[in-house]
Amino acid sequence: MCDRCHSPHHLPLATKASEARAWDSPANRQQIIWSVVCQIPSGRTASYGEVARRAGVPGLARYVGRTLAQLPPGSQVPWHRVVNAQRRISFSLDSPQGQEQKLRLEAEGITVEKGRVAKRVFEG
DNA sequence: CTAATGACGATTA
DNA sequence: CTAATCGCCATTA
Repeated sequence: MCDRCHSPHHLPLATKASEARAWDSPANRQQIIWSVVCQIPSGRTASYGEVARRAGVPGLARYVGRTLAQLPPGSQVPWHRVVNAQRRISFSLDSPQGQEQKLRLEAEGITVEKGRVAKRVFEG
């Protein structure tokens, strides 16, 4: 069990046979997605859609966002490294969460300009 | 039951 | 570049 992402780390993601079983429980979906986010290296970002693809559920970007919103307070999961496909922070920049995300990214050396991160650090 | 609503995305105008 | 549309899916009203 990974104390950072609240899930068994490096899950053997989805050989199609086991995939259906892994996704049958909401708790498992949570774990898989959090685990994937945990694997985004510091100083880089990934889109919601990319996280969904790596989790074995292409097209469910929206679901990823919903799941990140369910992270327990004080979680070590690097949720701030997830931005949208336009490389923009999905929160309003005025919002506390938008500010928080910007600060966290900058703390990793990622400059955020107009709510946008550089192409260099972005994995689609 | 339907309708609206998101930490979304691809396409089109 | 922005904005609108449609598809996506779970939750909520």
